[in-house]
Amino acid sequence: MILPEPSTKRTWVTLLRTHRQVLASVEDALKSAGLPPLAWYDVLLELERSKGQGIRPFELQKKLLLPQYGMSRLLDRIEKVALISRKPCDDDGRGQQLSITKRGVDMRKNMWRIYGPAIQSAVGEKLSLTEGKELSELLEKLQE
Amino acid sequence: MILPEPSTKRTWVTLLRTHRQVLASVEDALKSAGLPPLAWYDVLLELERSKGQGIRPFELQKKLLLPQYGMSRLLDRIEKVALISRKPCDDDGRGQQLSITKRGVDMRKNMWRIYGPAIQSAVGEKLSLTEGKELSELLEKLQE
DNA sequence: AAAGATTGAGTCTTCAATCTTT
DNA sequence: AAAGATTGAAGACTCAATCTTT
Repeated sequence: MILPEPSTKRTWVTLLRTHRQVLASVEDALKSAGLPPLAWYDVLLELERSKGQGIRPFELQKKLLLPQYGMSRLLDRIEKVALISRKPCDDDGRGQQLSITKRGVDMRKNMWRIYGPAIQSAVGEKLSLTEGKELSELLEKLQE
Repeated sequence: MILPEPSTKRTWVTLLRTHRQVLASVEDALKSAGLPPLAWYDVLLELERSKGQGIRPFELQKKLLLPQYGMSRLLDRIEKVALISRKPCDDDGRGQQLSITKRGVDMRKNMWRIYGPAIQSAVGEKLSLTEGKELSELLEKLQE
């Protein structure tokens, strides 16, 4: 049985705690402003980026690392308030083409007004990125 | 409005993705082995560490960054299968003293047999911690 | 009133099964 | 059969209100 070294354990524990704390502060900021949760932002942003092409649910799943049923229900909620729309796919009868509505674009912008500064205060202000390696670079190693 | 710099955004996005991916692989390992989720491990470990003293729910909440009601319901589930026990507090009628049972100790050990190697393969093997700064050190800055 | 803890109701997530199209 | 997507039922989380003790 291969156990983790102390430094690995420390990294893991800190990853969990940091994520929990930072995410909570960002989600709180959105909630306090009466805005939807972060997951909605991710969806809206991806749809905005793929404007024209018409992205499909299974592509979003892969990008956002969500299970199929999770994406299905997330889209349900976002569609219900008319921030996105679902149309049947032309070339594939199983699928849908997702698109963002005008209201969706506005919502994403409104969210960013809160979201952006929240990231800045929870992450940006805490880091002196110039000295030495970048944190994001190190974190990316965990994705390989 | 103070927006985040590109490097801050990259760090944030990578923190989210890395956490999601690594946590999923560890939780999957536990589930595949028919073991309880990670949150249970944290509770069992803290109770084991505080053995003798008798820790209280509100202390656990602070350590594990959970809301009060979240802790209450988590303890309900763990108690239901007799891995911990709750007794009324001697000196404070509002509170409880938590303790881990023999079964709880066994369970924590069993979980570690899966959990430990899972951390090692998801984190330990991906990092070359010797070169330059440690990742956990950088992540800790986000908690200040 | 504040601190510690719980709870009903509503929302979200998860599991497993399902359905349709490829 | 595999891929894309959905759904009922069960479990977990959240909000707000509650209860007891300090």
